Amino acid sequence: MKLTKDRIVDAGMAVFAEVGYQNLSMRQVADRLDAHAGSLYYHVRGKDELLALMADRVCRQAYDAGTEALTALPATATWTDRIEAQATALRLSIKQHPGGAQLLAESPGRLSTGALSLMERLLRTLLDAGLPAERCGIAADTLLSHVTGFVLQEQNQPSSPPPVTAELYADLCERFPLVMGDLIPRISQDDKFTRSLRLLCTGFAALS
Amino acid sequence: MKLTKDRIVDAGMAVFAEVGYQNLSMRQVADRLDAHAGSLYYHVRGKDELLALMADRVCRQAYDAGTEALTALPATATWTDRIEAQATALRLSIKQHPGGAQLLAESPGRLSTGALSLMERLLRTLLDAGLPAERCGIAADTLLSHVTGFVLQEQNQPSSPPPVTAELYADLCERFPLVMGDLIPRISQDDKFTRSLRLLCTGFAALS
DNA sequence: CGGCGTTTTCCAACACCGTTCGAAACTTGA
DNA sequence: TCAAGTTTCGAACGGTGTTGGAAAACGCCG
Repeated sequence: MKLTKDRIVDAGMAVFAEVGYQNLSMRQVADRLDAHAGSLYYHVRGKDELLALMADRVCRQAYDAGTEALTALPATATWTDRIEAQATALRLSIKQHPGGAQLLAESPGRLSTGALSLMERLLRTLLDAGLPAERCGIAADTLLSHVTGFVLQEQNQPSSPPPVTAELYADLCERFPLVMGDLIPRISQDDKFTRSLRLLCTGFAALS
Repeated sequence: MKLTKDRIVDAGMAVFAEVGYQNLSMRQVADRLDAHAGSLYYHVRGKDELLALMADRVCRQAYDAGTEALTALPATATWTDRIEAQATALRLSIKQHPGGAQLLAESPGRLSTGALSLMERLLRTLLDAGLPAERCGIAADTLLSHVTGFVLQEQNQPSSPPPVTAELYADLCERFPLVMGDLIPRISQDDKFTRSLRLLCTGFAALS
């Protein structure tokens, strides 16, 4: 079958979902298409462009997931709920691929139409909420970079934390009492995410 | 001269500052030490460990810069000012190296003593400010991931934006009127950063 | 149908990467 | 001085992104 930009991005997304961002290679993408690696370069300028296209697709998926989440919201939902729905949809879309946050982080996001769609809808939500227009830009920007930053640190947490000896543990407790103490609650990442979102939203509202 | 873990990290930081995160290779680090690449592996388990050590060093530099900024603060400074000082010190430290945000983002930050120092001081600042203890953990976490997320998108913005044709520009304005419109003020990244920080801090305060 | 120009694919190669391993070189203690 | 241990070398392996010329497939016109 003929090679196409779209088919290459499709294969790229498939390989991406399987092996993750770090191990994605042109040769694997080509293999999935029964083609040779060099052939990809006729349709794509390089790996960077392929990654950018894939990042755009992730944004598009997140946008679609966001519209679905928004329509499922009851009519009594506040604007905070609407922001929260969009942000969690974006987070889940990124988390579908291992290292997805790195993909979004390393490709310049400003010129992708998918990222622009996300931004546009966020701005509209904030504007409709009655927030002062001159602050909506910063608010939406902060929101987006916060979500990517959050998922980034979420995906990079080692699945199996390295073993700490009792001696080292005691040393850590002494040097970092607040961090090691019970100040940081052992809540789930989901809870932490929604709480940080509410934090942001109340900040937006308080500045009005 | 003899090879050491510290000297290797030093050389890594130097190469890092020159060529950036993407192009940092073991061979270049070895060249700077007049050694061969394989020799590094006697002192370092692999590139991952070297990157982790470098990330820790960046955090340590950011911590030191933060203490300096804090002591320079007048006695009348509010807790928001103290948070702002630490966050901007961290941001500037990361920005000293091209791709520094990626370095911090891709190395699991929880087990680095440098990162723990930053976290600990943030927690203490928030606690001393009188914020409810159970929210300080999330607040500090949000703060850290926000800073890395911000610098990440800041460093990945293409230095020379790709040329947009008039036709494409019109299309973008039609599809994304809010984004393309004057809603997003053309303020500097510095302003955007401090404003987003104030946003977060007012969110922290409002939840008390 | 034959021929031709264009588009697309192959294939081999290049330079670089992280990493490994056995053999050397060096250092240290007896 | 010898032997043991520590550190470095140097070559190699398999992998990567990327390139460019040869070869194939395609569409089109006579």
